[in-house]
Amino acid sequence: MPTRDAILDSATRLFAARGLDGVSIRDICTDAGVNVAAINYHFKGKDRLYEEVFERAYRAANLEAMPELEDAEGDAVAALTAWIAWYVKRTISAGDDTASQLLLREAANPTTALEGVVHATLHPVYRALDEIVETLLPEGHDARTRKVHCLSIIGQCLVHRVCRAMIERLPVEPALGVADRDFIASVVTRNAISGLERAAAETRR
Amino acid sequence: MPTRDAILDSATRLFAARGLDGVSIRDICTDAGVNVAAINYHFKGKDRLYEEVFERAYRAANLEAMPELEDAEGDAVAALTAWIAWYVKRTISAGDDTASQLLLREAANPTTALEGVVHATLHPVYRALDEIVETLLPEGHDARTRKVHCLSIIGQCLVHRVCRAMIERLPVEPALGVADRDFIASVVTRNAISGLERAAAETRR
DNA sequence: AGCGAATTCAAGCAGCTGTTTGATACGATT
DNA sequence: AATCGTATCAAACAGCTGCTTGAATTCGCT
Repeated sequence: MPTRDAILDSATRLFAARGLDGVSIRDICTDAGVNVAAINYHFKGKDRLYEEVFERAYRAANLEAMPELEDAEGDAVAALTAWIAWYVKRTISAGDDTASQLLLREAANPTTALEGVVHATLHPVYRALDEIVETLLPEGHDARTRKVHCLSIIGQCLVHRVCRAMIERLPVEPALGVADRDFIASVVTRNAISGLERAAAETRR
Repeated sequence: MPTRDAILDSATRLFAARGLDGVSIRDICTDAGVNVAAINYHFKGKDRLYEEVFERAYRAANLEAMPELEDAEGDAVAALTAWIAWYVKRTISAGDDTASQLLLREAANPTTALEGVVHATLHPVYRALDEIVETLLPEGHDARTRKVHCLSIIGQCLVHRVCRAMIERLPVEPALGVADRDFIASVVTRNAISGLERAAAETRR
């Protein structure tokens, strides 16, 4: 279905760049070189098209699989290092940025499509981190502690993408880019591990 | 000017809830109980109204001043603790959330109003953190290290607000709320301080 | 009370929105 | 070659968009 795919491609690019309300179906159809009625024929309306665009974009972005988390049993520190490196890499992306851009829009303006993506795509990623963090905390720690630590790690990675618009406008040198991904990952890893170690020490006491 | 203020109040609430494109000037005027022409009379159009709403909302939200950063000279750790506690408190707010909601929309969809708010409001907040972090890092550290550490701290706080839509949909207990602000601040502080100490130790070596 | 400026108002503008329609073209199966 | 379901098309639909107009009203001032 060349028409259907052309619509999906154009819609993905335009929705990511200008948002659901910022793009008309005529914009999409002109860009895709198809008739306006095609959207209501192949999909069932603009909203349904957006849902499919969002889910498809995020599923595609997650095809680059997570590092095998079985490592966590052997060396949890190595597993955490690998997870953070992977997450920073996927967050501070050099090329295709549409998936994270769409997700950022969902953060500010959640639609019905968000629920499905969270369960299908975001939750497994979180779970992988959660299991690693669990082994790094002492036994008997409470769930709240673990959750805050997981979100702290995620936050340190995401801030570079989520706050990009603000950071770019901040007169602070140097500008951080894809070349700094390894460095950022190392700092986040060090913050996370030293923080977890100290949390473990305080709990034990 | 009761009409002008009524428009600003309604517009602030509606723009925060549904975004610039999600609200029509008729929505605002109906809510404010004024004529549609009032917006173009008192402001010069919808876009100009939005700019004023955004700048005003963020200026108002920052009236609760930052903790005095002069403390940084004496006890940098205490200053950092105070800064993080303040920032977490302002990020995970119990009541009025319009300012951060508007800023989150700007992150996903920057407008011309963002530049001004970053310089007038966000930059001073960043600078205060930056100066504290500077004293906690060894002399001669490079600017990139300091920037990443600052953003890591900010990210750990912001994630709870920015990713709220996703976190709420994540089947992970317990749900974190305003009651957990102190705990979150303590974890972030511990992560930050232990990470900075370790970074300092590695640089010295 | 009377004047002039500031403000409010109902009505209407052209342009865009998502969606529908009925006709037309296509492409495989009989 | 006739048939049928699929796909594409131009045209039009009603409703909403931001904004303007010109008249009516209100207000502060002398």
